[in-house]
Amino acid sequence: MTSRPHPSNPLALAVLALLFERPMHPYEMGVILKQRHKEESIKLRYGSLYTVIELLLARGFIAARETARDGKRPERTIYEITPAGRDELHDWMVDLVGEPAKEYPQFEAALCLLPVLPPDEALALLRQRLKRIEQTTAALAGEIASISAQNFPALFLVETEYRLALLRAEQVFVAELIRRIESGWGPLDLWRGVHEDREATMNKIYREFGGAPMA
Amino acid sequence: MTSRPHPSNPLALAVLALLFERPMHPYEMGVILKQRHKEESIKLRYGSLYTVIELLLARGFIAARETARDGKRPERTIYEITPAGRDELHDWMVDLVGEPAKEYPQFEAALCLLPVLPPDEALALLRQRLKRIEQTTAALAGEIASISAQNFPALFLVETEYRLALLRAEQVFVAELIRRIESGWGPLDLWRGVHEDREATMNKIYREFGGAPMA
DNA sequence: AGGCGTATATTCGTGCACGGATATATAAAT
DNA sequence: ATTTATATATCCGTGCACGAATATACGCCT
Repeated sequence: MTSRPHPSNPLALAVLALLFERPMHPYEMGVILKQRHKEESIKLRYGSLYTVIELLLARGFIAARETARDGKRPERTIYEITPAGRDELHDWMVDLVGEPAKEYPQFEAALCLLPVLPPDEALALLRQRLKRIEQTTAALAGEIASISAQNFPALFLVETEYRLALLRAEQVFVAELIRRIESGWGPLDLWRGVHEDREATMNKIYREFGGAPMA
Repeated sequence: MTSRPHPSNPLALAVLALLFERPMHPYEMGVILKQRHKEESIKLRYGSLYTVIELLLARGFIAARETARDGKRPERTIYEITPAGRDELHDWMVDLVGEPAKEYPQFEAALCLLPVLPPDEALALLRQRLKRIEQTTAALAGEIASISAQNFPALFLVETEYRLALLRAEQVFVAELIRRIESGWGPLDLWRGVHEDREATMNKIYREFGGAPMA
């Protein structure tokens, strides 16, 4: 049942969804994604857009319907979704909604290596991050409120609410982390030790706990 | 002050951090990343590892120290970090910790296009997702508890706590979303309308609200 | 002694992502 | 009337990500 893997670029999913609505040409897809603010949730690069359309074409998920020319502007090719494309759109959505995908946020990577920064510097940077996050959450919450006030259907805002929920969780986490570091978390003497003799300290830590304290 | 952009692959950051500890060869870096469970937070592909080392070498952030051969096994090149590399490691960490980076989680993309699924199906899938998340959060929380119980220093677990915090936020969000849909959220008749006449309904929604209800 | 799974260690080819170039049309500004 | 900026529309080259291939060594079972 599980066929070939889906295209790797989520922009391809957006293309399928738009062509599911009606046939259109690539540039128009870009414009609509922007108008509807889907750009915030699905990375849009015009270069990738055309690459992705080539890929969907090769896989038989979309087809060129007509090639129009308006005066001397570049040709526009109008695409439409195929039955196979409709299936792919559906299966892909099922996978994405039904199963959490393993992802690698950059901040998680940074936290992973946090000991390479001296504790005082880390603290200052975390405070800065917290400020930015607070600004962003406030702005996002404001936008959501003002749009809801206009009776815009919530169904078309879920992704923004999701983003806000995650951002707030990060805000709480960072605030808590700051608080903990301020009260000697780490523990701090060990953290400082890493900076006095990095290799020895790291060895000690991971040797003492068998190298793999997980599981 | 802000020099050339950092390498795009966070694995390069991990390489710098490891070589900051002591010189070593690529394969060993992979092994250590696995032992320390950093693999969960920083995507490790051996193919990418060698690519990334090539890149760091070209940028002058690391240098080949010696090339050893053990019997007839393939040659191993041992690398060390350069002063420029130490600077890069530091600057990169400053950027990552200090400023939230715009990212594009797949689930957010899916939520963006949620209307393409009929409400009943979406509901079933969200319930399935919730179950998976509950399992994962329970497992993660257990691991953290057992490791802390062994007195393993919290400093080397932050990234896991962060992951857990975000996962829990998603769990709450999904649970809430399910509850809302169950009680007619969407609104449901509009959502069903999208499936009876997709184009007309979409046009109506975005025309009524000026196409851009944000901001 | 022979076979087989696993660990060691790296290279290569393919395919995708994206910045930037290209070219024309239209609206605004001077 | 002429420059300037912005919108329309697509293409291409470079560089990066990763799966798969390669090759040797070692421990274990029979």
